[in-house]
Amino acid sequence: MSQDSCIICHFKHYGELSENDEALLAELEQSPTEIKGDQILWQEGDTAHEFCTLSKGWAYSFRHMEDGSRQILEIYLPGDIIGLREFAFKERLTGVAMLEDGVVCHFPHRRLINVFRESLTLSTIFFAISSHQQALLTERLVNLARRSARQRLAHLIYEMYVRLERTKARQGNSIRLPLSQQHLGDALGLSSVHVSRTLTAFREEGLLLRSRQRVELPDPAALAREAEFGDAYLNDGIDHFFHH
Amino acid sequence: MSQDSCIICHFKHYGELSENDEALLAELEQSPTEIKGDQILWQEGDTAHEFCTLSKGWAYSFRHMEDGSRQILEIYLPGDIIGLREFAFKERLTGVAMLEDGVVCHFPHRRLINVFRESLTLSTIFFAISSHQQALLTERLVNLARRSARQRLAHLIYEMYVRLERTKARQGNSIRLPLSQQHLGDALGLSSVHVSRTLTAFREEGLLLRSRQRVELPDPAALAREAEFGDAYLNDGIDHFFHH
DNA sequence: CGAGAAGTTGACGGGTCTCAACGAAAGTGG
DNA sequence: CCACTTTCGTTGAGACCCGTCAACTTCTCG
Repeated sequence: MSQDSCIICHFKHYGELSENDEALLAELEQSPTEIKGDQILWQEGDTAHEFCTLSKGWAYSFRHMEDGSRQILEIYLPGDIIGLREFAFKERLTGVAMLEDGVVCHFPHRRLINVFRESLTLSTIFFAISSHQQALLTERLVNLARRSARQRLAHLIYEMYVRLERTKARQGNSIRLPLSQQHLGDALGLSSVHVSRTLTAFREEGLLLRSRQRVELPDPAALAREAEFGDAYLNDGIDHFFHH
Repeated sequence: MSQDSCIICHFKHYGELSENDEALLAELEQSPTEIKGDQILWQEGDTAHEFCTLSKGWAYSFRHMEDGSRQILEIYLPGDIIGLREFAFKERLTGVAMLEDGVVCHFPHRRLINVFRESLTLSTIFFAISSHQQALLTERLVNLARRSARQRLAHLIYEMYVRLERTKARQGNSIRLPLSQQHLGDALGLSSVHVSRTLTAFREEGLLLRSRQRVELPDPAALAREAEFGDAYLNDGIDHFFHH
């Protein structure tokens, strides 16, 4: 394999992989499927028997509410695994849709069990990834429950800024953010109107500059302060398991 | 083993356990520790190298905010595993405290890896439990982001009502709920004052009766409707893995 | 019985929502 | 390349839900 895929790269972040491990992982990425932006991978209530790896493009999971509004739960970047939540369930608990054109690979739940049988290292990393996703959710929950609109917005943007740094998809202090203000509102529990107001306020204060699909952070540290951002939940480290 | 512990009972819910599996699980419950109500198991920032099984009493995880307020993230019942979230981290991301006197058993992260090595069934179930906890968090997030104070409160109470049914800790339409209104507010992102008002409203409408540590649901279905409660996230089922 | 915690109630203020109209940008077909 | 359409973003006015503060009452437990 000349070039590591997003997933293998993601896993290597947690620890050393043997030849066999890499082969097992590669098996999970056998059937890459091109998928258009705005397309839906699955809906709430669909039967759940497979995971997805996202190799290209952004995606998000969501939930429709009875009043017609929508809550966005997580935003997935290339390299992420989608659908871990439903491993213990027969049905999807949330829908998942693309934010732009991309590529995904499906693999059935049973294949994961096969991985459990074959590789202790991969079992551990899968568990770590699941626990990491839980940490992301936790932080999002705190953000929604306890912070003002300004802080929520600042927090989400800054989180993306940090996550994109990890995947080397950042240029200077500017990131690509393929989310409409409606998306932002749906993710933050705010109306798109208020997102607009808050963004203009940030622009006037020089905290954030937005143009088309890009966001520039003139002073990232100031934005982090505004958000009361604590980055512990992004600083994982399980490598100590593999070093003694 | 004459009497199954909470944990073994919890695991059996997901699938058949071999003799060896039960023995492995029992190993995780070697050192039961009595612990007083209001006592803190750990604080945010403490080093994380072990899980906890809760065998008796209720507990909760929380996060202190800069403004002095507090967010409660999850409520743990006997049989739950605490600290899964931090498997991939060096530090605790949230504090954990008891709601009443109880008993917990600590076991180090490395012991889990040992379980991964020894039992495919247990690996699968551990992963399922982690994914189940993620589902609980997801639902809580939706609740906080999108619902009114009335719905949030109704939702939390009804969730407890259902979870307690599973653990057979329910008497008729009445449950024990060892949470103060302050606790409820901290869990729901509401002020304790507003929790009080909402509870009185529910009482006047005959939706909910609260006395000391008990809550009675005269009409559970009505409460579920008020909460727009969808129970999919509590109806797990991975047993199909073990049946073919 | 006394003290402290927990819960209740009222008045007031503020952050965010809704509705609505308008403007800007982006995609579409001729 | 232009008119058209549609989505997306901006701005204002008014309303509402819930937070804060504060006083008071009720429980709980030593």
